[in-house]
Amino acid sequence: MRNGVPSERVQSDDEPERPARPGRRTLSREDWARAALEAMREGGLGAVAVEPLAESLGTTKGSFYWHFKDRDSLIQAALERWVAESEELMAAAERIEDPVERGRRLTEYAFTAPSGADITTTLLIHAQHPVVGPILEQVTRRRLEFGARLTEELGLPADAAYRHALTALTMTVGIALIRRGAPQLLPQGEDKDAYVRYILELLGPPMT
Amino acid sequence: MRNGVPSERVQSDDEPERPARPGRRTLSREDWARAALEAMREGGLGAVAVEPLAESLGTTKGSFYWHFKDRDSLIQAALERWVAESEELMAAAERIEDPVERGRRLTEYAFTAPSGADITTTLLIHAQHPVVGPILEQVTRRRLEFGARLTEELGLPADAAYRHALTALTMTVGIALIRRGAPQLLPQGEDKDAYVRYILELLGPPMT
DNA sequence: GAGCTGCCATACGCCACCGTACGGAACGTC
DNA sequence: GACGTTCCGTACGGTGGCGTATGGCAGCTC
Repeated sequence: MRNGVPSERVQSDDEPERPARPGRRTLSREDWARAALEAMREGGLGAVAVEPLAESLGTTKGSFYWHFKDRDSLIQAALERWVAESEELMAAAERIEDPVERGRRLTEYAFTAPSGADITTTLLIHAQHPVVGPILEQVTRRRLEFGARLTEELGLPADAAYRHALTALTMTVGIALIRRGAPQLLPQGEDKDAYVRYILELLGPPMT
Repeated sequence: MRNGVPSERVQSDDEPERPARPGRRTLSREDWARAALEAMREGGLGAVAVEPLAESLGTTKGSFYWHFKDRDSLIQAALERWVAESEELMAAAERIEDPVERGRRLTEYAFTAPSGADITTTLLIHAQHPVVGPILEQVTRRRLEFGARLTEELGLPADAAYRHALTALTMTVGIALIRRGAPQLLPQGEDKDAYVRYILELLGPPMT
């Protein structure tokens, strides 16, 4: 029965997770969400387009509109995956005992991770989008609180800790944007290592 | 005589500059470029669209394609205005004698100027565009060299000065992006002043 | 093996925008 | 007052994307 309003079939959790076998016959909602998130990493929100995605998945719009109500709900699903990833990252960081080492590792990761590893920058660009905006704010708030809490463990008062976390976020976002748009301007090779050390020193042991 | 290839009528400099009188009958190439730059400040590169711009100028595409070959050449013209603005800004900074005061003023401006005052962030987002990329790189290089030179006058060696200038750029870009996308996360009111002072301290007297 | 259901293919209408073709008004020039 | 030039209005075709409508196949069920 084809119901005119596709009612956005919600995937039950006990549905068998389909392995990525190339000869598979049908796609799942998660396949689409994964592909959308991937496209977003590489080409921004504009790359989350139904028809091109369908083509890259070797299927057609018919599949998409079976699993999703519209493009926005695909974006939503992709971002929910991202939220989960973000939570996992923080949980992993939590497992590092020494707060100093923790801060160092986080900073280093932020400035050496492959471009597109985190889409915060991309999302900030499209923060006006009704789906993107709220999720972005939620995630960013949690990260800032997380960062501020880590910094407080280093002995800073709350307001300074928040400023420090905000500065780290700002630098991360700025670097990511420059790396995307004008990587020639950033130090390469040996200079890059020196630059990362410099950043670590700038953000690392906050005295203020 | 309508020449099929409009040959991109180049405006001679002695052409009388048209005042912004509302009852004017014809638009100039500069009117279009101005409007395009303005649209870019507010809505990014995507807002530089011929038909909407025509509407906001109270005219039609007929006018546009008289003055310009295509959309890209409009973007080019708008960005050339921006290059000139950037040069003026640096020249104005040059006129401040005291290098310390100069750095302070520049930093303060970067973090308090109205959102959209500088479109570097917007352009970084669209750096893949064949017209945007080269101009952006040119301007940014000049700014970094300028910043590095100023910092050298404060007594830093060349490599440290470049790192410092790059950090300032990164922070500027990052703050601008966050201000556009999630201004709630940035300190407001009194906290904002404290934050600006904090940034000034972070970037201000470079000791490294 | 008929039917039912889940999933997909295809064709369509719609919209926003780009660029072109061409007609025509306004204005100066002789 | 005819004529040329400058500038604009408008209609058109093309492209790329969204969302809908509808048909159909494959696999299961009985």
